[in-house]
Amino acid sequence: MTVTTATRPMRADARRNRESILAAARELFAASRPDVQIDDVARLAGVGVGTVYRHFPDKQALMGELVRERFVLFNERMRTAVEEGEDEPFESLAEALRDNAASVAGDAATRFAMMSGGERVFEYVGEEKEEFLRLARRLVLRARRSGELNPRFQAADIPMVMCGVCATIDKGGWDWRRHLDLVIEGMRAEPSAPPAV
Amino acid sequence: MTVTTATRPMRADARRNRESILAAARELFAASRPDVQIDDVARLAGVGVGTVYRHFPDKQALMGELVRERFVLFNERMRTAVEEGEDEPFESLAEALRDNAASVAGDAATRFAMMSGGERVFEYVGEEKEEFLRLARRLVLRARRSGELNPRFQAADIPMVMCGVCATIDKGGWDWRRHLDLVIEGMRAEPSAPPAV
DNA sequence: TATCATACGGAGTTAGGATTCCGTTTCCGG
DNA sequence: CCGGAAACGGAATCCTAACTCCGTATGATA
Repeated sequence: MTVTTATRPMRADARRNRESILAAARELFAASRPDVQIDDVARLAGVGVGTVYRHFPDKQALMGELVRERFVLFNERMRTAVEEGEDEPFESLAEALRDNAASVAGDAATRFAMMSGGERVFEYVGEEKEEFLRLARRLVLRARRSGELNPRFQAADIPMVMCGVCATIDKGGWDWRRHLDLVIEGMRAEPSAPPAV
Repeated sequence: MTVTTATRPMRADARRNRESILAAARELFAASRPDVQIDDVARLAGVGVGTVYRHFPDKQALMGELVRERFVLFNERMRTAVEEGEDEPFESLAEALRDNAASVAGDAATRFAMMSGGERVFEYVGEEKEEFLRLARRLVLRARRSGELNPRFQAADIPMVMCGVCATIDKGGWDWRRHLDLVIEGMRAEPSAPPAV
């Protein structure tokens, strides 16, 4: 149960600064590796380091929030797939994966968290991560029933695969779409099992 | 062309120490993440830090040597596959990949180099890396000719895939063999193309 | 075994960054 | 328009490693 700290209002400037900080962090993490420095975030956000620390206890927390926001996007995409992919179960799953990978391609913070980032970062994403897995399970189940998905593939494999693709993106110089396509090919049911349409 | 610095002899104790250092580094990197410290390596090797730096200009160089040695093992395995897998082209390639992945599972230094590690580390592996790609090309070509390999799969995809699996291993908590199997499944030729045996 | 080029040890230096501290400034309710 | 709680700014502090330096020890050669 995530504590929904019922902090009342929040001064206007504070709210504004919090947003600036997140925006700056997003921008810096978008291109660079996770070695973005708090001082840079502060500068770009137009605030002092102290202010960053007022809003986020430490760097991990800041990254955590970025990751959480990313997961919100993931989940929106997954939900769309659930709602609109009834007639193409496998393809809708695959497309959701492709889109999410593309989305993470511009977000080093999330990539880092997904790979080497300690569990710490994910502490701030608990709820969204759960929801993600829930949606993943639905998509996987449906695709499996359609007979197009390799029955051994599990919803929990999705984060693992995403982690792998993240590494590829991070390293740069490779065509990660190729990597993802390969994996998606591997997810397909073997021809032996005729689709039970 | 790697410079084969024709340094003559090398004092006996020096040679011995160099080995101790490498052994210690291997041991420490085997379990831990790449945050192993030079001081720890020195202590375990029973030498002073200065000695480590006498043998390796910097940390990258030390890791580089570890990676190089790992690649030598990779190559031995690949060579075996080339020599003994004539009748099972696809399987021999797949098995070589599995074995190499297992081998890298106990070597954080190489994992690191393969993923986030800067190019620096690979500077020391030039020759072995070339050889690796050469062997990979042979295996891929042969498997492709047999019709069992997806014709779109290229030898250069192997490092990419390995990188992905490394990330999975590194993150821990996942069954990377599963990941690799998935990828290998994706490498298989689609049923449409009947094996041209 | 004397000589000295090689090697060694490890305290000390340096540098990059995260995090803290506290005097000052800015909101907001009354 | 006031008082004080809530926020700010950013210089200073602390830490964590990598790496350097130089006096000492040791293997190899004549």
